[in-house]
Amino acid sequence: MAKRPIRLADVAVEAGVSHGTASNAFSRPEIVREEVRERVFAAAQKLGYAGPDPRGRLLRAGKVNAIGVATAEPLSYFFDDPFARVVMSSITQACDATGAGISLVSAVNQEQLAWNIQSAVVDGFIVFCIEGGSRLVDLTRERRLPFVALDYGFDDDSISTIGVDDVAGARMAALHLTGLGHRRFAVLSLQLADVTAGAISWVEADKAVYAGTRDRLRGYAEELAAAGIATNDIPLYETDNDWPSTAAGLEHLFAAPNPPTAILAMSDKVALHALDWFKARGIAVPRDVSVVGFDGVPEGLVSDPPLTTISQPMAEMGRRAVQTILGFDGTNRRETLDVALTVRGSTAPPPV
Amino acid sequence: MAKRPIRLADVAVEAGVSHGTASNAFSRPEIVREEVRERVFAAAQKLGYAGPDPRGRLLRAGKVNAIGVATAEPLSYFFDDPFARVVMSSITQACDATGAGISLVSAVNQEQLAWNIQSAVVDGFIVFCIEGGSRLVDLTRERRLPFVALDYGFDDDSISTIGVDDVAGARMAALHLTGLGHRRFAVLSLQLADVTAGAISWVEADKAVYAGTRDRLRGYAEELAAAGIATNDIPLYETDNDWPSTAAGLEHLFAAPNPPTAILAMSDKVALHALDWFKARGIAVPRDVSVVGFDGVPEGLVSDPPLTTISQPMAEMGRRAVQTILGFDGTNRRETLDVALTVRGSTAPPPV
DNA sequence: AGCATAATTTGAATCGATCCAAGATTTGCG
DNA sequence: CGCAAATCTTGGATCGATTCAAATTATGCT
Repeated sequence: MAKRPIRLADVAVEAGVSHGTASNAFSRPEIVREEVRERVFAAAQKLGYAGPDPRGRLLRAGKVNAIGVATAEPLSYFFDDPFARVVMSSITQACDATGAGISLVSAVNQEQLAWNIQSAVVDGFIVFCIEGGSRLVDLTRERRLPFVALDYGFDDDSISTIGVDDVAGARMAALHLTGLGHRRFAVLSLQLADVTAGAISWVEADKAVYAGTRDRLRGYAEELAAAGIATNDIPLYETDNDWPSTAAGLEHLFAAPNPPTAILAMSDKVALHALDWFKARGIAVPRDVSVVGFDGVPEGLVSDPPLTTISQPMAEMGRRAVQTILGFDGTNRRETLDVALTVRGSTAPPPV
Repeated sequence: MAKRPIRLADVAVEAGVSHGTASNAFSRPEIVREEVRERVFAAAQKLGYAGPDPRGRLLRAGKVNAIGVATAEPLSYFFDDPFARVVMSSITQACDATGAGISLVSAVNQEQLAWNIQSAVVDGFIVFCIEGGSRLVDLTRERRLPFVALDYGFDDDSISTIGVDDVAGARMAALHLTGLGHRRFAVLSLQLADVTAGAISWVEADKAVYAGTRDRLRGYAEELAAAGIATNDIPLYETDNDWPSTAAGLEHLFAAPNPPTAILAMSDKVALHALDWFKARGIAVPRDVSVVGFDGVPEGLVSDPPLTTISQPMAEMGRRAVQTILGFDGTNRRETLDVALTVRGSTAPPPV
């Protein structure tokens, strides 16, 4: 009397037809004579059949019609992180348009992550590369499914990627500030490599393992040099993209005799933390010091003051990512999208 | 020379072992002699085998280790709607803790929705009931998997649900306002049934099809009556939970000779729209009129003024939903959680 | 009725793995 | 060296459906 789940075969027997017919009644009802179809449905009803099990179907069918979105962060990252949310929103819109579903796959635990990636039933992956991106990308590559990495921080042209023009973005940020008349800068960097170092030199910067970080630093340096500012005089502080390291960086920078009037922050998160730090210190932004972020997250709209930043085309990135998976043709696409300067309230000419 | 995908069987042949052994090499490596295991891996490598296909495994295994989250809205609802986001965040946290994955399943198109639900490879469903909840619940029920409906608006005890004590919440809102001294109220309701009617009577209200709406209305009525306010004198306006209908409702209410000093809004969304409408009209909140919302979405924290509201325990709802699915024991749970009054800046004593 | 044609139904093969009882090898030890 | 115990390997059964060529039944027409 064990309640073994009902299979299509059971229904077929009950209805007195072959499995082939029973299957057709469900998945191609039009080719089964009405009377028989009714009989099959009645049998299903009587037995409490839940309908064809997708697992069986999937095995036969090939296409899953779902795309996996992976990251090495906790799953809640997708709903808590502003950047992720905006990109996910556009990914889901693109999926809606084509009827594809979404599987969220992630885990902080390495082993669990590997397992989750290996067992995700999807047609392809979109990979959010935060930290540990390379490990995640390797895992995904193993599946030999179409996949695309978003903002992948390494030079690797064996995979599809969608990124932004970091050099150009950084130049825009610097140009905006030099245009306003600033001459004393400081850079709040993201990580150059796996370990965070605090205050660093431009020589190290140029050798950064993470390509995104390196390119942004290069952009800043180039543009500042073009404005006749000696790059080596510009203090550089590497943060962990969080509050403690940002605060530590600012302590360090503003302890110096001639503090900067302009901060180039390499992420909005760092920039927003900087705004908080300045407010706590009674330093007025943008009167005393200007801040430019990088990313363009929605939070920057409602901060006090609203954040001037370099906006990534997040919606476009999501859209293209879905296109890349759904329209995969066997070749790797490497797209570099343009960023734009968004001027809001955190920048102004330097104090006189 | 067609590039047929490599199967485990191919690898077994190449390595000169049985498929049983090849399978073990991957899924229970410890029981295979090292030398043989290496041979199998080498063969896999050589053939470009992507690892055991999860579809095959799934069919055999039973458990999927993923839970489906369904709604009849577009997929992007999960990332755009504040209520959904908070609940999803806690759902994902609970999933992370147990290593379960998440599949987002949805579609506005009815047919597509049905198909997506039928073919989702999951162990159970959490259903977000917005509108058309009953259709969605029926579809889900068909799968005969564990599932739980969030804020399901109907009386139906054949399924598991997680909801809040709407009557108590509404009473709290009303009590807060009567305690402040208000005597002239108006209610901005959500839908009573499938069609929206605009201004309605309390007699109709008591017969609302949507149980959530009905209970909140009852709560308001009870508490107001307890304060000696004649319920029938209180204007009631049914909105669509959007801007146009909210604005229309307020036009209507404030065109009356003796406009209310307190608005009971049945959702934060409506309440927030009301705040906008008052601002546009130059009516000061809370000086001229007080507003109490219902839901407790994060937006209410940053509105101007911050919204006084009845907070639903969104995180708790998410957590319990996951528990209900993962620990399903064959019985339906019907949980009603408590709500709490959150006093912020949109309420004050009435003008003298 | 007789026959060609169209509409249905059948049943075996297949999708890609895992599991397990039984058989084959190794190892340990007197 | 021989035998029991321990360790590996094997191959068939199974998970739950879909598919398709072949067989069967129905329909149309003279």
